[in-house]
Amino acid sequence: MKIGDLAKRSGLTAHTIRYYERIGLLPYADRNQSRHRDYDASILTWIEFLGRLKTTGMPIRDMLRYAALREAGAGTEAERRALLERHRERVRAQVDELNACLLVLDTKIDGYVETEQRKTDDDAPEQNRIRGRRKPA
Amino acid sequence: MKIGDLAKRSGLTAHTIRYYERIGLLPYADRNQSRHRDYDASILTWIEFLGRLKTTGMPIRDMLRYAALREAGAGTEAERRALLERHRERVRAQVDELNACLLVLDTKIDGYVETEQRKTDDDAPEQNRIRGRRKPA
DNA sequence: TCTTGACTTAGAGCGCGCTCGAACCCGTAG
DNA sequence: CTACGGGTTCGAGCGCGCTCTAAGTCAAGA
Repeated sequence: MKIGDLAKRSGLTAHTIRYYERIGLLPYADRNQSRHRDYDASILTWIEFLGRLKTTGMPIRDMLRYAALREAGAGTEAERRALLERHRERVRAQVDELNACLLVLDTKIDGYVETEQRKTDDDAPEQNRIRGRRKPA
Repeated sequence: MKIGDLAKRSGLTAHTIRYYERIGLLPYADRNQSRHRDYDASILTWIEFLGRLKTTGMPIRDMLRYAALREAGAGTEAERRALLERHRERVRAQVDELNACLLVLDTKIDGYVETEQRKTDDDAPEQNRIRGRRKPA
Protein backbone atom coordinates (compact mmCIF):
# COMPACT_ATOMS: atom_id res chain seq x y z
CA MET A 1 0.00 0.00 0.00
CA LYS A 2 1.33 3.45 -0.94
CA ILE A 3 1.18 6.51 1.26
CA GLY A 4 -1.77 8.00 -0.65
CA ASP A 5 -3.82 4.85 -0.13
CA LEU A 6 -2.90 4.72 3.52
CA ALA A 7 -3.88 8.37 3.82
CA LYS A 8 -7.32 7.63 2.39
CA ARG A 9 -7.81 4.59 4.57
CA SER A 10 -6.51 6.13 7.79
CA GLY A 11 -7.99 9.58 7.47
CA LEU A 12 -4.58 11.19 7.97
CA THR A 13 -2.95 13.21 5.21
CA ALA A 14 0.21 11.93 3.51
CA HIS A 15 1.97 14.94 5.05
CA THR A 16 0.89 13.88 8.52
CA ILE A 17 1.90 10.27 7.94
CA ARG A 18 5.41 11.37 6.92
CA TYR A 19 5.52 13.71 9.91
CA TYR A 20 4.53 10.86 12.24
CA GLU A 21 7.25 8.67 10.79
CA ARG A 22 9.78 11.48 11.14
CA ILE A 23 9.08 11.96 14.82
CA GLY A 24 8.88 8.22 15.51
CA LEU A 25 5.18 7.77 16.06
CA LEU A 26 5.01 5.45 13.07
CA PRO A 27 7.79 2.93 12.45
CA TYR A 28 10.15 3.66 9.55
CA ALA A 29 8.31 2.27 6.53
CA ASP A 30 9.85 -0.09 3.98
CA ARG A 31 10.52 1.57 0.63
CA ASN A 32 9.99 -0.01 -2.76
CA GLN A 33 12.55 0.19 -5.60
CA SER A 34 11.41 3.75 -6.27
CA ARG A 35 12.08 4.70 -2.65
CA HIS A 36 8.36 5.12 -2.09
CA ARG A 37 6.92 3.98 1.21
CA ASP A 38 5.21 0.59 0.99
CA TYR A 39 2.79 -0.14 3.82
CA ASP A 40 1.28 -3.29 5.18
CA ALA A 41 -2.41 -3.05 6.12
CA SER A 42 -1.51 -3.90 9.71
CA ILE A 43 -0.24 -0.35 10.21
CA LEU A 44 -3.88 0.78 10.15
CA THR A 45 -4.51 -0.86 13.51
CA TRP A 46 -1.69 1.10 15.06
CA ILE A 47 -2.80 4.36 13.45
CA GLU A 48 -6.30 3.79 14.72
CA PHE A 49 -5.01 3.23 18.23
CA LEU A 50 -2.91 6.36 18.00
CA GLY A 51 -6.10 8.15 17.02
CA ARG A 52 -7.74 6.95 20.23
CA LEU A 53 -4.84 8.24 22.28
CA LYS A 54 -5.03 11.54 20.47
CA THR A 55 -8.81 11.80 20.89
CA THR A 56 -8.40 11.25 24.60
CA GLY A 57 -5.92 14.10 24.79
CA MET A 58 -2.63 12.27 25.12
CA PRO A 59 0.21 14.59 24.07
CA ILE A 60 2.49 13.37 21.29
CA ARG A 61 5.46 13.04 23.64
CA ASP A 62 3.55 10.41 25.64
CA MET A 63 2.48 8.60 22.50
CA LEU A 64 6.14 8.58 21.52
CA ARG A 65 7.02 6.90 24.78
CA TYR A 66 4.40 4.24 24.17
CA ALA A 67 5.49 3.83 20.55
CA ALA A 68 9.09 3.39 21.64
CA LEU A 69 8.11 0.67 24.13
CA ARG A 70 6.10 -1.04 21.40
CA GLU A 71 9.09 -0.93 19.06
CA ALA A 72 11.27 -2.33 21.82
CA GLY A 73 9.00 -5.38 21.80
CA ALA A 74 8.76 -8.06 24.47
CA GLY A 75 9.71 -7.14 28.00
CA THR A 76 8.09 -3.72 27.92
CA GLU A 77 4.51 -4.85 28.50
CA ALA A 78 4.39 -3.91 32.16
CA GLU A 79 5.49 -0.37 31.41
CA ARG A 80 3.10 -0.08 28.48
CA ARG A 81 0.30 -1.26 30.69
CA ALA A 82 1.21 1.20 33.43
CA LEU A 83 1.31 4.02 30.91
CA LEU A 84 -2.14 3.15 29.59
CA GLU A 85 -3.55 2.74 33.08
CA ARG A 86 -2.35 6.18 34.09
CA HIS A 87 -3.83 7.56 30.91
CA ARG A 88 -7.12 5.79 31.52
CA GLU A 89 -7.40 7.48 34.88
CA ARG A 90 -6.85 10.85 33.30
CA VAL A 91 -9.51 10.13 30.69
CA ARG A 92 -11.98 9.05 33.36
CA ALA A 93 -11.34 12.29 35.21
CA GLN A 94 -11.81 14.17 31.96
CA VAL A 95 -15.19 12.50 31.38
CA ASP A 96 -16.27 13.39 34.90
CA GLU A 97 -15.25 16.98 34.36
CA LEU A 98 -17.12 17.17 31.06
CA ASN A 99 -20.24 15.77 32.68
CA ALA A 100 -19.99 18.40 35.40
CA CYS A 101 -19.70 21.05 32.69
CA LEU A 102 -22.74 19.60 30.94
CA LEU A 103 -24.78 20.17 34.10
CA VAL A 104 -23.67 23.79 34.17
CA LEU A 105 -24.55 24.16 30.50
CA ASP A 106 -27.98 22.67 31.14
CA THR A 107 -28.59 25.16 33.93
CA LYS A 108 -27.45 28.06 31.79
CA ILE A 109 -29.58 27.00 28.85
CA ASP A 110 -32.59 26.55 31.13
CA GLY A 111 -32.04 30.12 32.25
CA TYR A 112 -32.31 31.34 28.67
CA VAL A 113 -35.39 29.21 28.08
CA GLU A 114 -37.03 30.97 31.02
CA THR A 115 -35.96 34.36 29.71
CA GLU A 116 -37.64 33.60 26.43
CA GLN A 117 -40.70 32.35 28.24
CA ARG A 118 -41.01 35.63 30.16
CA LYS A 119 -40.70 37.46 26.87
CA THR A 120 -43.51 35.37 25.41
CA ASP A 121 -45.65 36.06 28.48
CA ASP A 122 -44.98 39.79 28.14
CA ASP A 123 -46.05 39.67 24.55
CA ALA A 124 -49.29 37.91 25.48
CA PRO A 125 -52.48 39.97 25.87
CA GLU A 126 -52.92 41.55 29.32
CA GLN A 127 -55.81 39.33 30.40
CA ASN A 128 -53.76 36.21 29.73
CA ARG A 129 -50.59 37.27 31.54
CA ILE A 130 -49.42 35.03 34.32
CA ARG A 131 -46.95 36.09 37.00
CA GLY A 132 -43.92 33.93 37.62
CA ARG A 133 -41.25 32.26 35.55
CA ARG A 134 -42.91 29.14 34.22
CA LYS A 135 -45.53 28.69 31.58
CA PRO A 136 -48.89 27.74 33.18
CA ALA A 137 -49.79 24.04 33.17
CA MET B 1 -9.96 43.86 43.63
CA LYS B 2 -6.62 44.22 41.83
CA ILE B 3 -5.44 42.01 39.03
CA GLY B 4 -3.10 40.02 41.28
CA ASP B 5 -5.94 39.19 43.66
CA LEU B 6 -8.20 38.24 40.80
CA ALA B 7 -5.41 36.05 39.43
CA LYS B 8 -5.17 34.20 42.74
CA ARG B 9 -8.92 33.81 43.06
CA SER B 10 -9.55 32.80 39.47
CA GLY B 11 -6.57 30.57 38.89
CA LEU B 12 -5.57 32.55 35.81
CA THR B 13 -2.32 34.49 35.69
CA ALA B 14 -2.36 38.29 35.55
CA HIS B 15 -0.82 37.93 32.08
CA THR B 16 -3.73 35.79 30.95
CA ILE B 17 -6.32 38.13 32.45
CA ARG B 18 -4.83 41.06 30.53
CA TYR B 19 -4.69 38.93 27.41
CA TYR B 20 -8.37 37.98 27.80
CA GLU B 21 -9.31 41.62 28.23
CA ARG B 22 -7.25 42.55 25.18
CA ILE B 23 -9.02 40.07 22.94
CA GLY B 24 -12.45 40.86 24.39
CA LEU B 25 -13.12 37.75 26.42
CA LEU B 26 -13.25 39.83 29.58
CA PRO B 27 -14.92 43.25 29.57
CA TYR B 28 -12.64 46.29 29.72
CA ALA B 29 -11.98 46.72 33.44
CA ASP B 30 -12.41 49.99 35.34
CA ARG B 31 -9.09 51.56 36.35
CA ASN B 32 -8.39 53.30 39.63
CA GLN B 33 -6.59 56.64 39.86
CA SER B 34 -3.28 54.85 39.30
CA ARG B 35 -4.65 53.34 36.07
CA HIS B 36 -4.61 49.92 37.70
CA ARG B 37 -7.47 47.55 36.92
CA ASP B 38 -10.09 47.42 39.67
CA TYR B 39 -12.32 44.35 39.59
CA ASP B 40 -15.68 43.55 41.08
CA ALA B 41 -16.00 40.03 42.51
CA SER B 42 -18.80 39.34 40.04
CA ILE B 43 -16.24 38.92 37.28
CA LEU B 44 -15.27 35.62 38.92
CA THR B 45 -18.56 34.05 37.87
CA TRP B 46 -17.88 34.93 34.27
CA ILE B 47 -14.30 33.69 34.40
CA GLU B 48 -15.50 30.44 35.91
CA PHE B 49 -18.01 30.00 33.12
CA LEU B 50 -15.35 30.75 30.53
CA GLY B 51 -13.32 28.02 32.19
CA ARG B 52 -16.17 25.57 31.63
CA LEU B 53 -16.35 26.51 27.98
CA LYS B 54 -12.61 26.09 27.69
CA THR B 55 -12.63 22.75 29.52
CA THR B 56 -15.24 21.50 27.10
CA GLY B 57 -13.06 22.44 24.17
CA MET B 58 -14.75 25.58 22.89
CA PRO B 59 -12.28 27.59 20.82
CA ILE B 60 -11.65 31.18 21.87
CA ARG B 61 -13.29 32.58 18.74
CA ASP B 62 -16.58 30.98 19.80
CA MET B 63 -16.21 32.22 23.36
CA LEU B 64 -15.67 35.66 21.86
CA ARG B 65 -18.94 35.38 20.01
CA TYR B 66 -20.72 34.46 23.23
CA ALA B 67 -18.92 37.21 25.15
CA ALA B 68 -19.95 39.75 22.53
CA LEU B 69 -23.60 38.71 22.79
CA ARG B 70 -23.36 38.97 26.55
CA GLU B 71 -21.93 42.46 26.28
CA ALA B 72 -24.71 43.39 23.87
CA GLY B 73 -27.14 42.59 26.67
CA ALA B 74 -30.87 42.03 26.35
CA GLY B 75 -32.19 40.80 23.05
CA THR B 76 -29.37 38.37 22.41
CA GLU B 77 -30.62 35.58 24.68
CA ALA B 78 -32.00 33.41 21.89
CA GLU B 79 -28.70 33.45 20.04
CA ARG B 80 -26.73 32.81 23.22
CA ARG B 81 -28.98 29.89 24.00
CA ALA B 82 -28.60 28.49 20.48
CA LEU B 83 -24.83 28.81 20.72
CA LEU B 84 -24.77 26.95 24.04
CA GLU B 85 -27.14 24.28 22.77
CA ARG B 86 -24.93 23.59 19.77
CA HIS B 87 -21.96 23.43 22.06
CA ARG B 88 -23.73 21.10 24.44
CA GLU B 89 -24.34 18.69 21.60
CA ARG B 90 -20.67 18.73 20.70
CA VAL B 91 -19.71 18.07 24.31
CA ARG B 92 -22.14 15.17 24.54
CA ALA B 93 -20.61 13.70 21.40
CA GLN B 94 -17.18 14.23 22.90
CA VAL B 95 -18.18 12.35 26.07
CA ASP B 96 -19.53 9.48 23.96
CA GLU B 97 -16.30 9.34 22.02
CA LEU B 98 -14.21 9.34 25.18
CA ASN B 99 -16.27 6.53 26.61
CA ALA B 100 -15.73 4.53 23.44
CA CYS B 101 -12.00 5.14 23.78
CA LEU B 102 -12.15 4.00 27.39
CA LEU B 103 -13.53 0.66 26.27
CA VAL B 104 -10.65 0.29 23.83
CA LEU B 105 -8.18 1.18 26.57
CA ASP B 106 -9.76 -1.38 28.88
CA THR B 107 -9.35 -4.06 26.23
CA LYS B 108 -5.76 -3.10 25.57
CA ILE B 109 -4.90 -3.07 29.25
CA ASP B 110 -6.60 -6.45 29.75
CA GLY B 111 -4.36 -7.77 27.00
CA TYR B 112 -1.27 -6.69 28.92
CA VAL B 113 -2.64 -8.16 32.12
CA GLU B 114 -2.92 -11.49 30.35
CA THR B 115 0.59 -11.19 28.96
CA GLU B 116 1.91 -10.68 32.46
CA GLN B 117 -0.16 -13.61 33.69
CA ARG B 118 1.38 -15.91 31.07
CA LYS B 119 4.78 -14.73 32.15
CA THR B 120 3.96 -15.52 35.78
CA ASP B 121 2.74 -18.98 34.75
CA ASP B 122 5.96 -19.57 32.83
CA ASP B 123 7.98 -18.61 35.87
CA ALA B 124 6.04 -21.01 38.10
CA PRO B 125 7.51 -24.45 38.82
CA GLU B 126 6.76 -27.12 36.17
CA GLN B 127 4.33 -29.12 38.31
CA ASN B 128 2.20 -26.00 38.92
CA ARG B 129 2.01 -24.81 35.31
CA ILE B 130 -1.44 -24.41 33.84
CA ARG B 131 -2.10 -24.18 30.12
CA GLY B 132 -4.25 -21.33 28.85
CA ARG B 133 -4.39 -17.61 29.28
CA ARG B 134 -6.24 -17.17 32.54
CA LYS B 135 -5.15 -17.69 36.08
CA PRO B 136 -6.82 -20.80 37.55
CA ALA B 137 -9.81 -20.23 39.83
C1' DT C 1 8.16 10.45 -26.42
C1' DC C 2 5.84 13.34 -23.48
C1' DT C 3 2.76 14.46 -19.88
C1' DT C 4 0.60 13.64 -15.67
C1' DG C 5 0.39 12.76 -11.09
C1' DA C 6 1.93 10.56 -7.09
C1' DC C 7 5.82 10.12 -4.69
C1' DT C 8 10.58 11.80 -2.28
C1' DT C 9 13.34 15.07 1.12
C1' DA C 10 14.42 19.13 3.88
C1' DG C 11 12.86 22.77 5.92
C1' DA C 12 9.78 26.81 6.48
C1' DG C 13 5.26 28.47 8.04
C1' DC C 14 0.92 28.54 10.56
C1' DG C 15 -2.99 28.83 13.98
C1' DC C 16 -3.87 28.44 18.65
C1' DG C 17 -3.57 29.98 23.28
C1' DC C 18 -1.02 31.74 25.95
C1' DT C 19 3.59 33.53 28.17
C1' DC C 20 7.10 36.52 28.79
C1' DG C 21 10.32 40.64 28.42
C1' DA C 22 11.26 45.52 28.40
C1' DA C 23 10.58 49.79 30.03
C1' DC C 24 8.10 52.40 32.80
C1' DC C 25 4.73 54.07 36.81
C1' DC C 26 3.08 54.08 41.69
C1' DG C 27 2.30 53.68 46.72
C1' DT C 28 4.06 52.28 50.90
C1' DA C 29 7.44 50.48 54.53
C1' DG C 30 11.91 51.13 56.45
C1' DC D 1 14.82 59.19 50.36
C1' DT D 2 14.94 54.95 48.64
C1' DA D 3 13.93 50.38 47.67
C1' DC D 4 10.48 47.13 46.58
C1' DG D 5 6.58 44.89 45.15
C1' DG D 6 3.02 45.56 42.88
C1' DG D 7 0.89 47.55 38.63
C1' DT D 8 0.89 49.48 33.31
C1' DT D 9 1.50 48.93 27.84
C1' DC D 10 3.25 46.99 23.72
C1' DG D 11 4.96 43.56 21.26
C1' DA D 12 7.82 39.52 20.73
C1' DG D 13 8.34 34.56 21.63
C1' DC D 14 6.96 29.83 22.53
C1' DG D 15 5.18 24.94 22.47
C1' DC D 16 2.13 22.16 20.11
C1' DG D 17 0.69 19.63 16.17
C1' DC D 18 0.53 19.81 12.12
C1' DT D 19 0.63 21.86 7.08
C1' DC D 20 2.68 23.36 3.18
C1' DT D 21 6.38 24.63 -0.33
C1' DA D 22 10.19 23.72 -3.30
C1' DA D 23 12.75 21.02 -6.07
C1' DG D 24 13.36 16.84 -7.65
C1' DT D 25 12.36 11.45 -8.96
C1' DC D 26 9.73 8.01 -11.08
C1' DA D 27 6.12 4.99 -13.55
C1' DA D 28 2.36 4.58 -16.36
C1' DG D 29 -0.90 6.08 -19.99
C1' DA D 30 -1.97 8.84 -24.50
